[in-house]
Amino acid sequence: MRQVSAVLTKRQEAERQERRERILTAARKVFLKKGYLGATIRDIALKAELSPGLIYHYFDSKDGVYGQICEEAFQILLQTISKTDLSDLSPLAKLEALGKSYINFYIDYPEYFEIISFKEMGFKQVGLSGEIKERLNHLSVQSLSVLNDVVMEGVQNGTIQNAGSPWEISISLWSSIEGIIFIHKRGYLEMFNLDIMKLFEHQILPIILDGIRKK
Amino acid sequence: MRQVSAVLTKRQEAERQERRERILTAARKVFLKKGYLGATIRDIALKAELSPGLIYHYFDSKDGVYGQICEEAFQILLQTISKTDLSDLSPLAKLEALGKSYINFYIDYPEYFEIISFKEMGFKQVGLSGEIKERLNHLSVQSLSVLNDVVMEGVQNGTIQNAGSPWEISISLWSSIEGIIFIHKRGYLEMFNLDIMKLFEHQILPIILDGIRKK
Amino acid sequence: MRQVSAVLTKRQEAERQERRERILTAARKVFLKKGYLGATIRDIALKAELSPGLIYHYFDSKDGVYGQICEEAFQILLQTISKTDLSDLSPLAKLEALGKSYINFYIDYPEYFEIISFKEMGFKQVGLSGEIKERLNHLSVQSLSVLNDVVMEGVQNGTIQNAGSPWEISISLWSSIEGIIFIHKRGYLEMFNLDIMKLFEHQILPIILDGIRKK
Amino acid sequence: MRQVSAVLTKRQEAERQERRERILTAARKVFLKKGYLGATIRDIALKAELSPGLIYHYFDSKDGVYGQICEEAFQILLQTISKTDLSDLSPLAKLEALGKSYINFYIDYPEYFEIISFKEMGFKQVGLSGEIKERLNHLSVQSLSVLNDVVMEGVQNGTIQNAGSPWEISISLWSSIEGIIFIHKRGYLEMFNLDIMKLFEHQILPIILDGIRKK
DNA sequence: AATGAATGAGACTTCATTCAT
DNA sequence: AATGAATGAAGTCTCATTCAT
Repeated sequence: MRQVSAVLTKRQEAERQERRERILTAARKVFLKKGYLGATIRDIALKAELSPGLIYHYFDSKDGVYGQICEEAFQILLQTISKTDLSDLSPLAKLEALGKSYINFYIDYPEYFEIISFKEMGFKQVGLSGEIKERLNHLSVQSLSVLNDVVMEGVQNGTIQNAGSPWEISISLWSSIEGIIFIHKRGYLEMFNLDIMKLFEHQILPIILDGIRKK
Repeated sequence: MRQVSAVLTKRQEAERQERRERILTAARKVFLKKGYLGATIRDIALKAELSPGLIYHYFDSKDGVYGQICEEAFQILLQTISKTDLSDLSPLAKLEALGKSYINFYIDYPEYFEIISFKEMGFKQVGLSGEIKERLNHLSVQSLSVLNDVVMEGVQNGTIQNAGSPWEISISLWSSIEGIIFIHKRGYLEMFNLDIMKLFEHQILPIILDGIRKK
Repeated sequence: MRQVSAVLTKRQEAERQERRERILTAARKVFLKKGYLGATIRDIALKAELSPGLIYHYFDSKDGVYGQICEEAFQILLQTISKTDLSDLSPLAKLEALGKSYINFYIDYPEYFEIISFKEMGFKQVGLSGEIKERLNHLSVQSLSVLNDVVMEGVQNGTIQNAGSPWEISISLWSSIEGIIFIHKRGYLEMFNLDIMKLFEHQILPIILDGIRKK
Repeated sequence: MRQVSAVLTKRQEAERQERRERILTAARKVFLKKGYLGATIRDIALKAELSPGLIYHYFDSKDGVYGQICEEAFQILLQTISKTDLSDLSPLAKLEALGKSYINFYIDYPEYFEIISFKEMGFKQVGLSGEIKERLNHLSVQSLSVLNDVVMEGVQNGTIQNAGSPWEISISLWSSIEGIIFIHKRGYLEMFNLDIMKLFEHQILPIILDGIRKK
């Protein structure tokens, strides 16, 4: 009996995981579309094609589902960034690579990106656990640090000018990326038939890099 | 009777307007703090120090209150931008003036700014009238046009390089502004004790302008 | 406006109190009949002839309603006991008076009595605030103390025999009262056409008092 | 095949019975701790270390489990009482023996005792079958009859005074037992370090018996 | 006009029970 | 037989909105 149970457990465990994933997939879309408060468990259940009650077999609560999605968003972003191979690149080239990684994350995982962006606008409003918010904060600072390290490297090896503090330069760079994503998100690039990555690569990045390059 | 009524009406009309304003002031704060769904009519009534029922004497619905606030946000933004005196300025200087105007709007009217930014994140979530969303879209394009006109002027008088379309340049500029606001909104400038306007003026703007200036 | 409000407040305050009372009256009956978990807000609302939601204008939660009823039960029991005039009575007569008071409380306020009796059987099961349970405990010990004081008085003035500790005597007395109430509650006295007070007064009490009287 | 089946059946029957018992044991504890409504099938399944669904192979419903436990409670109480050897005892001694039996049942089978006591407090609340309640009633009257028979025997042989009806005497006696159990159940005997059986035997019983003994 | 009591729809969540495996 | 996934009804509670006063 125990053995049967154990055997079953294996397959069932997979199915259980699959089901969890199905719920999360539905939840990601629904949360993205309607926001945390606007999304209802029923919405998620409908999209996942199962009954609302079942969600509670897989998650503690609505917050639990949202929390899990945030968790995943963290992981994916971190992976995406850490996967970026920066070795053998000049500081300026590293900045370019990092910027493009971030934009790729935005393009590939729009739902996750949105979740992470929500930070202030979403989390403070929502009664979500401060813990998750704390992680988001930490993550942001962490990402910024990566950027800043590269800037400092450039300043030291003389490829990046040291007018202004490294932080200012890093933030300017980050800001330009968030800015273009912001514009894209609102649909203005589509409107003019512009590709976000190309625009970034050929228009914005050259300007920024040129601006911070030591002459 | 009529006359008395008319006299009263005059004062009452003023009082009525005052009440409306009181409700809106409260609503702005509450909506900003809690978001559209998180805010309740009761929250607004409490902050305005009047009864929930009374709000329905002045507005059709919760949506109506929110819509009115959006309306005002449009107006203020338009006023702020159109108030900017661009005459006698070179195209590049005009761009600087416009950018600073926009950032000033963000600083002076954070609630309104937020409302306008919400467009996608807020409106799609909320079951708000598509009409309002349409107006927001229109407004954005309008603002972008102002920017674009200046860019084109610069291209024509030879102060702005014509690599890339004017739209691309305008969007890049806009993006840099939205980007720095985004960063500020999330608190990272405070974190490093940076002033948004100074950062924009002395760090970001020079880079951008330098990048698009014809050499 | 403020004045009008103040005037209204007075009448409305009365009506509000009346409504609260109406809810509590309904709740007492429903809780008594179905128990804490068995009773639903809807049951209470139906009995009070109003909508379920309205109950939340007057009470925080289901627990809040139950807590208020407990509160009242405390008050009434304490009043009933403290109203009993024990002056100029011999210790044995005091015991009789106290016992009859308690039984009267049971007869006059069966709902409240039940609530108080629930202590262990009801409260531990239910997820009710430990605070209320604490108060019940305190109350019981307090009541027992009153009894015990009288017993000690009797022992000292030589009317009550001192075989066994005073506590044992007090508890025996209390137990006899709870016992007869228990029997009554289950309907066995009705079954034999017996009156609880008469049975206590003429059958049980004489036996007990005779048993503890010093010979 | 049949034979194998028959053989299996035999063992399986035993296993089935064992499972049933396992469920009931778990259920008793859970019901006692959380009450009928507070207890969930899942609670019971967890305590029995099997799946919720399986319970429905052995019982019709939650009510069915509870009903079975009541059934057992009846049986045990009846057995306990009928096992009491009353032969060769004087009526007064019989009363003592019966009382002690009942208290022993309370001590030895607290869960069952609780179930039986619940009658009003538990059953009316719960939507349980009136049939079970009827049986409880019947049982109580039956027990009372046993008591009454002894009292009548005592009255007839002149050892018990005939002031008041035999019923009154029986009920008084029963009441004193229920009373002391009530007190014990609420923890007041522990509080004073009193042993229920000793208190009954040496304090309460003597008083009662003395009170009803013919002088 | 103004209040706040009142309602009803709907949200989250739990749980007895059923069912596919 | 056994599991635990799945459902649906029901419960508590919230809140936009209406309405009597």
